[in-house]
Amino acid sequence: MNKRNSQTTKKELKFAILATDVVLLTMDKKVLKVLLVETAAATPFPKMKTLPGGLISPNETAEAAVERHLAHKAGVSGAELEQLYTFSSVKRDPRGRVVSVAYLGLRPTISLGTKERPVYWQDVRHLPRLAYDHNEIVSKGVERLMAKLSYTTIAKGLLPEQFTLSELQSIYESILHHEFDKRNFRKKVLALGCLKKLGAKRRGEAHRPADLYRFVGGGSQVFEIL
Amino acid sequence: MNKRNSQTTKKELKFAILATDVVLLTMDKKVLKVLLVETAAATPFPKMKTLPGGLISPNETAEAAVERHLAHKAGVSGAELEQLYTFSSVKRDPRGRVVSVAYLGLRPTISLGTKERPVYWQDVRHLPRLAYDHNEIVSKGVERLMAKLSYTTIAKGLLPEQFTLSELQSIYESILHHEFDKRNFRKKVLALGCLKKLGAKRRGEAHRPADLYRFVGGGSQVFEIL
DNA sequence: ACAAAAGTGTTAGTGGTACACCCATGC
DNA sequence: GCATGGGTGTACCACTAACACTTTTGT
Repeated sequence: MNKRNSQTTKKELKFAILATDVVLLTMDKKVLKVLLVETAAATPFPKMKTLPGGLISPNETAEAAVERHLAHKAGVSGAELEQLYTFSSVKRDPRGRVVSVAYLGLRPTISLGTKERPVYWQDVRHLPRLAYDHNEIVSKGVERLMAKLSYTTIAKGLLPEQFTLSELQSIYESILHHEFDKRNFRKKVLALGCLKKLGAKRRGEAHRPADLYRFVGGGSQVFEIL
Repeated sequence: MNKRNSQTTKKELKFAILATDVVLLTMDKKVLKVLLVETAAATPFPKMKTLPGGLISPNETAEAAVERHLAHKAGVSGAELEQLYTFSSVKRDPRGRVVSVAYLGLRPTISLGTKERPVYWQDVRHLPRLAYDHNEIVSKGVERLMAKLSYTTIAKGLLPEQFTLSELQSIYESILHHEFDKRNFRKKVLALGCLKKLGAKRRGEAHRPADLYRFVGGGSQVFEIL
């Protein structure tokens, strides 16, 4: 274990392929959806769908690789990204050892598809069997989102710059599968002090216009628990 | 991006060395300590200390590699382990690209050292400069522990099978740097229903003997937040 | 007998939960 | 004018936080 750094053995140490996969989530009319792409024809999972992702280059970080692949494969940029988990099962990929650093990404609204590469937004509650261990990765991403809704402003990543309190509440209810009382919900989130009421209102719908809000501060903030 | 899987290019994809590092924490008399080992002589950080860790083999998972290195380098087995974060900065290791899947490990008591390889338990509040980006990894580990104390039974990993409520409280106070009221603390943790009072008491100290408890159920449990 | 930590209840305040009606708009 | 979601206040309950003394042991 000491003199393993000679030039000869060094090459053998480079046995693994490093990849990333992204669980990119968005809300589409009260349904949480994940972005999927078609597998390339020459893979061990023909016709199946996969998470967008790909290899990490020698001179880029995992996060940079995620951003690059999201842009190339799905035309998506500017998503809120956080590292999710690293999947290192030996048999993940039948072709050989591939370790994947998975990320969770959130997008305000579904900006569907691109030129040639087709993309799909699938309801996370009704997923088909995905290639590799990607069903497992999606589960982990959804779990993370559910957990973080409780104590952070992670919902920010799923909302446009300006939004109504009903839209925010709808995100919580749809993802957590739990209804909240409107008045109590408003009291609670406003008491956190992370929302700013804008003068404007959302008009154009067949009911009273709703006040618009935005999150103050960047990123997702964490609140006290104990 | 499509036909990259031919035999010729496949070799070039294996550019990275995959490693693991462990932030192994324990409590030593109200001080949170991390396990460090000496760097091997031929590394770019001579005389500095590092986290225990090492390469991931082609046919083992990251978690298996952590367990193997912990056993070999520090004689430690049976620690509670959870994946912490994957560090993929391009320049982490001056010798070349090394991506490290870091783990957080907890041990009940300090079982110090082994035969030849010396190990050190260092107060996490007063760490020297460590090799590589290991100071950053330790910080992330301590943050994770602090956060999880609030909503899980992660403290279980730092305690022996049987323990007193004062010992449990001391862990919370030492790690969170915050004192709790004894009566309120007891009420709260007992109300969670995850502790079982044993008949026995801890004797032999110059004061009234304390009731012994143990955690019910395995692993670390999560509690409701919202 | 003394030192040292263990164990135990009550109160006041705060935050959570449950609940029903009027408002502003588009059609 | 009617249908649709938007916006608001109060009362009760549960949990949290503050607080002091007696008990049991070892020396």
